[in-house]
Amino acid sequence: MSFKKCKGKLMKKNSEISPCGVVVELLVSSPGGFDNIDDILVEFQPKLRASDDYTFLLRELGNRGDWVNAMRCFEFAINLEKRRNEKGKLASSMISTLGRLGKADLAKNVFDVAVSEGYGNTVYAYSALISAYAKSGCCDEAIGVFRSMKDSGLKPNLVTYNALIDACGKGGANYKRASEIFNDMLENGVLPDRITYNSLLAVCSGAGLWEVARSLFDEMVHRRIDQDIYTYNTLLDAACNGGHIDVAFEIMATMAAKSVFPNEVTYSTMIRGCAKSGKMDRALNLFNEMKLAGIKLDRVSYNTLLAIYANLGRFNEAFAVGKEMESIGIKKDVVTYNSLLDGFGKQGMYDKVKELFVEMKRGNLCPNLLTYSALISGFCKGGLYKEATEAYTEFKRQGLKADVVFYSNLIDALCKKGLVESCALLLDEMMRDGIQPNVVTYNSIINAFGQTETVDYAETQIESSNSLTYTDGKMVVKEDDQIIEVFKQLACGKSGNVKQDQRTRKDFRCVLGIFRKMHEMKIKPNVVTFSAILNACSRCNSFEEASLLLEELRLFDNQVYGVAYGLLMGHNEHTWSQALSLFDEVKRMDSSTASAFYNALTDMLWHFGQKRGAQLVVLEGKRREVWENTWTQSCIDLHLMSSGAARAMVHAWLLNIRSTVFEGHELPRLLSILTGWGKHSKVVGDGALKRAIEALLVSIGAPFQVAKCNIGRFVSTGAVVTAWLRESGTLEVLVLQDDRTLPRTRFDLLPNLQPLPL
DNA sequence: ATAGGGTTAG
Repeated sequence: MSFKKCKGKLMKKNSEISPCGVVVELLVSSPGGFDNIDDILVEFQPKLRASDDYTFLLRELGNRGDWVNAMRCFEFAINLEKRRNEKGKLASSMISTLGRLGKADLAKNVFDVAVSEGYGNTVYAYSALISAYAKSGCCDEAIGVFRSMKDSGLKPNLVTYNALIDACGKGGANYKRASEIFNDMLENGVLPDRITYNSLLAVCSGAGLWEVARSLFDEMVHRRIDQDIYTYNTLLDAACNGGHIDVAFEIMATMAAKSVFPNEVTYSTMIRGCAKSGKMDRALNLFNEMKLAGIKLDRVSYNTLLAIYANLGRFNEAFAVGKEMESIGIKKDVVTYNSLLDGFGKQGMYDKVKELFVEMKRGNLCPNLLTYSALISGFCKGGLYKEATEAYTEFKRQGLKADVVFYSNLIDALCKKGLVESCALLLDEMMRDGIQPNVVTYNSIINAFGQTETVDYAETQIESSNSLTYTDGKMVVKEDDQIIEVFKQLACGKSGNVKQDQRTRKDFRCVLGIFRKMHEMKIKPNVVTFSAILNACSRCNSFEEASLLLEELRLFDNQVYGVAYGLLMGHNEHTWSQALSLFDEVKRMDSSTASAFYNALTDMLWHFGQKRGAQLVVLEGKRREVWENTWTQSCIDLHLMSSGAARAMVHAWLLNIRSTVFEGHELPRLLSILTGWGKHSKVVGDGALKRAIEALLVSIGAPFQVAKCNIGRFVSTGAVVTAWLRESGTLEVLVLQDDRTLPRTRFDLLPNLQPLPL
């Protein structure tokens, strides 16, 4: 009999346990694997005849993650089997088992041997290898296999195409490639099915192509291809990734009517979507909903929830989730610890970070790239360069290799400390290491300009003597490792010995060098790049410096430049209509990207005295709901705004309630201005925004006071504010003016103007 | 052959 038919159940036949049952029982009773699988195989060899039996065994071993014994079993069976196509079946099965376990290299070895021995040249073997590469995110390799398959005269089938499209979605999704494969498939008369579309949807989700995903979904309906839970979950993921959380909720609500019921994957996708767009209450509501619907939380759901709390710094709740998870028998894993390490690191609780790292290792969990990345960038943020060096050295010792995210994260951490020069060094190092920086890497550095945090260098120096001894005495430091060099220098406080203005000038040159590199490397800038440039402008002390940056903006994107420059010089109708179409584009981004752009643009305008222009931008942002519920008659919420945007907004709000007063209406009894706790300040709890607003209120004589119970809130009564608004001088201080104005005609020439003439 | 979790810029 064949194993295939008993599907892992113990079966008795003629009061004797079948071969299937025996081996399955052996598998079950040796969860740690076998030392003597060869003996068992020899013993059972007479009973295991068909290659189907061995295939079943391979799959069972694969399900247990035991690829070592699976390989032995495969070798054993392949030597026994004489028929070529049976050998071929075994090979395909082995390749797919290895592929599922992420062992693409081993799969390739098996494949190569099978081909050279003359039994591997089958569609199944090729498809299995493509799928193995897909799982490991090796799209190029998968396509290479596909080509050689065609070259050797084999015809790809539906499974081959589906696996190949799947490969395009992993490791930097590439929709262009996927659609080329899709077309190739159609041309070769292979009809796409549900899985083809599901895989295409996954590519869209990974590539951030929400509109395309939606039209593919419609196409599916049109072609009468059923949608299953994979389809919906992938579609929801695409919507969430595109920042369309409301649309995602709408789609989720339609699922039940199609008899596709949300499962734990649906919920964790949605929860992550909510969390990503800052809607924590909705995220937590979904967890309750999930429990009410009787859907059990699994490992991923728990880790998702825990990560949300850890990221918010709500550690008691994070630990409670961890406890609950362990109480139902799911042990904390590397993902759990990475979230915790990252959360504590972000809050500057480094003792806790160290403690957790020890605990993690005690639990026999193996730290990975992300673990070390969280540790190292966390320590850097706190100026703990000795610890950062230690963690980095250990990381190297484990044989782990840095990637672009690792470097970007580290560069960002150093940039936030104002160490722009060190970052430029690391940028060179990563390129020498064969890692290509991406737009995120560059944006971090641009954004760093002028953000020089005040670092106490004296203190750093004292500490450095210890760390140097430590570094020299105890560690094996590779001479040419730039990261260690940078940490060493930082620990010595070398970069802090230059004077502030000298350093700013150096930083400025570094940033200009970054732009040059971006052009050389053909890195496409994005909205964040534009926001970063505008923010850098706001930190320039002179118009001349800012004009150099704006020139870079012009080279990147003439439209954004036209708007920024036009508003800076005193806008007119032409600039404004350009601005409106730019705002239309920005509105398509997710909400935090959009608000960051408005914040940056307004800050820049305010900084250079174009206050009326700043206010126009802010009011347009309000109209388009860039910031959530900005104002009512009684309350204005500024906590998502930059200081320039917030100040422009306060003027607009006061003017608004002033007209209420002059129309003869009464103001609410209590008026509040919320500044939050300084979301835009670098130090938690340091209310840069609050201070800016306080200064503004004082300067215009607005009668507001800090609330007793909330230091982030200014309050006043309707009566007091009414009296002040009625004073003769009030209107004048409220109405904003631009320092520069341009004639309101002939402005179609504007975009062709040269950079700021000053 | 298909779905969700931990990392980067604002």
